[in-house]
Amino acid sequence: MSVKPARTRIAPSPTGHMHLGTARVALYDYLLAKQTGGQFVLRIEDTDIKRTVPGAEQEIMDGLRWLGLEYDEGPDVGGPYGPYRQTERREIYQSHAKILVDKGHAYPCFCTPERLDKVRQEQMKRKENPHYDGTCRNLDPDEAAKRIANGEPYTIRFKMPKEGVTVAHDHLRGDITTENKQLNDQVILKTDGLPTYHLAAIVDDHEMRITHVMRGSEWLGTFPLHVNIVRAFGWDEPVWIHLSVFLKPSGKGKMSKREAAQAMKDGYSIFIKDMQDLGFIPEGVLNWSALMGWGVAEDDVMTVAQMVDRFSIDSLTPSPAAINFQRLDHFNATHIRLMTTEDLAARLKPYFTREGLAVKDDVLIKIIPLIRERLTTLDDCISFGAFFFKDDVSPAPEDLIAKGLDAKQSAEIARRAYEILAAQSDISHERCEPPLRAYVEESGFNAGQVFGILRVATTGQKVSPPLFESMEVIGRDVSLRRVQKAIEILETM
RNA sequence: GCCCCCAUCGUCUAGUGGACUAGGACGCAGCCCUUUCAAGGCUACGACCGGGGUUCGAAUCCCCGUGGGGGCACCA
Repeated sequence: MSVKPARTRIAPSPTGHMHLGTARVALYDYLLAKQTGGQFVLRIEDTDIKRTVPGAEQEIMDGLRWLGLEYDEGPDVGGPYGPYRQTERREIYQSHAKILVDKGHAYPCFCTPERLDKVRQEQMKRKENPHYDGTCRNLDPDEAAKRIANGEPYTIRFKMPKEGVTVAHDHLRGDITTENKQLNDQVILKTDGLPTYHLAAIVDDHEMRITHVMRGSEWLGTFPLHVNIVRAFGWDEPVWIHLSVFLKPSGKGKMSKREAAQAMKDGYSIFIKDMQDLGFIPEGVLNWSALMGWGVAEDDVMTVAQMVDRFSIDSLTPSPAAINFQRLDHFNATHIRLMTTEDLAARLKPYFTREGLAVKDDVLIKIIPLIRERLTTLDDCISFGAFFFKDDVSPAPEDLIAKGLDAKQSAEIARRAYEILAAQSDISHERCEPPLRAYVEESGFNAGQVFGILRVATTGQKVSPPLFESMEVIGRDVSLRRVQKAIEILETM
């Protein structure tokens, strides 16, 4: 079966941090493009200069690359349909706005923001729908031209049909019918000469040969406007796919600032940059977000390559999805376990370094099998493995006392363990475990007590990777030194 | 207020008129394994929003409620 290559685009505005919603749409765009042998395009929608924040565009590009969603065309890689930044396409929009005016589908409007605001407030007072009152809709063209020539500021508004209905087709919801009288004459070109989203996106999607437009369902409200603009130009429509929105974990409403702050307190975030810092991996984030809005029957642990194979716009779901961070943990941990030792080592290294630990590569490789299945996020490596890279550990004295025993008994155990370990020619776990177990048998203490003291002594913590394997990595000298120190602590208690 | 969209376990979802005793995953609970914490294995709990139709037959189609979400800017 041969399919037509799809051209898809992610079109974020650089107005803040790149978030999960953008990542998911980008993923679907990427999957469709790759599956069909088409292209995935990045377009920056920066037409609102006031809201543009410095660095946001870079964060989007970095975020996409971190996720592994390499775009085929974009501001920093170029492409045949550039430029890919809307502020650099000003003339294109202006000429297209003129086409619409000439065809009678749009008109200049001289209403001031102040007047518009007043009209809106009066309408609300009268319990009417806020809408443009049409003052400039039927202005005499000659008069309009004269006012423009006089330098009067103006916008261009799209002339919506007054009667009948607009039927717009969404791939997930079917035909959506809206009465035209509900529609408004929206501004498509602003006083500053830049377009609003409505014009810019439609023109660019056409100029850039986009075949499938995937976007959030918050665009459903202006969907009829958009198809009217496309039709006014006489262009073919792309396949429109309005994706479900993400709801906050409670399922009650969209993620808010407040909610985002709460997530951060719990060690989660909806911002891609944060997720990286928190130790989430692209595989986990992608797999997790892919499944919110895409119905996969079974085997839902997938690599991106597998997603490319299995993806279908037909199996996307239209209903809103509540964010579930516990599921993110699950997918993140699962993909960590799927990684090769070398790959995981390379990805863990920065997290150790970030903590100021001097990482020895040979040690790092050795500890991977010990900590891998204990990691939910990459930065968990600190709590499980920092002691491997420290000269010394500082166990809490009370932790050195085994359950049900006192300091004196614990010190006795530590001394015997020291002797046993010191008597071994090497500290491999094969060599050390049998005599220590024998000691457990003959001493009458239980394994938890004996090994617990050793664990705290050698790792400095009550929860750690497997004891004997850990000591083997730490080495004979360091292990003995740490046990010796524990004995001293216990003897002074 | 008006418009639009959505509706299966707590959550993400499978299901496209009979194969449904409604499947999977996360979480949760229990058990096994076990030197800690995990991982792994097994088991349990757990849903078709309500009411009307259509049909021999409805989770699946239609209508009306209800609930939830989104939108009504010279923002995207």
